[in-house]
Amino acid sequence: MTVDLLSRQNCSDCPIRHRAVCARCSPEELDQLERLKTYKSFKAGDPILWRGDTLTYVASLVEGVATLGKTMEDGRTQMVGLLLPSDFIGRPGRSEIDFDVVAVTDLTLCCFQRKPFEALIGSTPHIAQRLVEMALDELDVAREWMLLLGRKTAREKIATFINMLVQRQHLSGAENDKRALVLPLTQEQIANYLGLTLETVSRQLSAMKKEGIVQFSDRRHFEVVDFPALHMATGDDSDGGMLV
Amino acid sequence: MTVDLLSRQNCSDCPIRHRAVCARCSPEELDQLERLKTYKSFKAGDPILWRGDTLTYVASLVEGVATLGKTMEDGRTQMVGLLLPSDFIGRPGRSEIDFDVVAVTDLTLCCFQRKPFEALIGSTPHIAQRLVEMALDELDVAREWMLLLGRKTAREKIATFINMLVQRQHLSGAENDKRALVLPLTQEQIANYLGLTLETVSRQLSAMKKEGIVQFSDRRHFEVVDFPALHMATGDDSDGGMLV
DNA sequence: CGGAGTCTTGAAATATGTCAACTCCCGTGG
DNA sequence: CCACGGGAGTTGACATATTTCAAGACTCCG
Repeated sequence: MTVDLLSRQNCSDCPIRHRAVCARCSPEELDQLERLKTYKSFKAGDPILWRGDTLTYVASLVEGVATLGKTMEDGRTQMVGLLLPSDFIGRPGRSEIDFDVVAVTDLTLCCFQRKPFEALIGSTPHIAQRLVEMALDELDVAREWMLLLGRKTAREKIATFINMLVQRQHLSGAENDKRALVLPLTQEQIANYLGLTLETVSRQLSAMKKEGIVQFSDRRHFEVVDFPALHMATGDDSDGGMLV
Repeated sequence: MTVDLLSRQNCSDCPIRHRAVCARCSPEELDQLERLKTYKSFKAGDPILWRGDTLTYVASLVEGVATLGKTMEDGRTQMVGLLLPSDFIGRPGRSEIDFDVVAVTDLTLCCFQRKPFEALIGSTPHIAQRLVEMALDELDVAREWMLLLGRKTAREKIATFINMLVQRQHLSGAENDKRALVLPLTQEQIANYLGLTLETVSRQLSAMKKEGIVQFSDRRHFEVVDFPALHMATGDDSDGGMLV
């Protein structure tokens, strides 16, 4: 982990300004946060927090990708969350963390010491509200994932995963071609996210390439060629989500 | 659904007084809630809310058991939550619900019209705090369940489920013999909770009876005979949780 | 007493996991 | 610059846990 003193930037230029925990802050509130914040960088593969760690700071993910994961004693692991830019680490009123947080790409955090941050929450309803809202969104996502893990087939899981990537990357206002998408995880990581083995992930992805649903330019970059087929494959909607 | 005007009871006598959303309320705050509340009863099998419904009221579960479930278009269903007494229905700032809520036993709700309740939250930090705390607990539970659904074997799932029942029933201060436990769900419902088929649930339960881990007096009542073996079977802990 | 819902048990089918070998990259260090 | 090495991905053959299909037994309630 590196404390990156140089790139200290102004909140108003921040790429996640309008989506992160500070989304609804007024300029004055932003000033207060600005005084508290520190940037930290991690390299791909670095552990950020271990299960059971005491949270000395909380943070917004500014850039990069991280995962939340749980591991059983015999090594089986299940990811329980995927953090993309603007996502938050740390919970109101919680000092401990119940899963591992790992950087999967190089990444930058916008960190706040937990104690002063919590003090600030008391006086800044905009932050408190946003924090609750974000936690509830996570709960919805977790429950949707429970349906996926418990009931979907391998193919449906992969399709749902890709669909989720599409939606989250569009949402975050990817400026470039709508179709150019990043696959931030290795197939092993995808497997851990979907409750599969890496071989099954490979086979299903190969099948979807062969069927012309998705197309890869290289290992980490792809586009969706056939959206109706993709949506159909998620199992979410029998008619493939077509409105017409 | 029946509005049960007769059993309107005093909050101070309420069986879930110290665990529900009102747990930390002062006597004055309780008065305000008392004026707002209405009891409603549902019969086993009654739907309480459908996915997509607008929440016109929020509620605490006083008595009985309910499930939160999601169903796919082809009928596959996955439970995403189990509501026991003191659990809450409805979320701060959310007007819609994204899963079905169904009574699995006869049950009683302590209901509040959503709008006045939300107004009350603004002026009653004790309720707001408790609500957030309960939502975060649900998030933790959901993530623990993701590990179960994605990575555990059928036997581990069953053992974990029973273990969860034990803990939640003890927690709620079951006055009677610590070992007398209620199984509030049919095997089909358990299957939907664990991402299994009802046949698999039956087979695994039979096996655990045969092994002398649990013992049933009738369909709905059992006790755990061999706690170490049960805990061992959950897969959570290689040493069976023995402290010695 | 009947009947429906619940549970049990067996046999067969299958999706996914396991094991293993091989290829393809890509970055590193000589 | 090339060779090397290791991580990542692919693919096949085989194993197996769980599902599926099916039949029957139990039990509770009207």
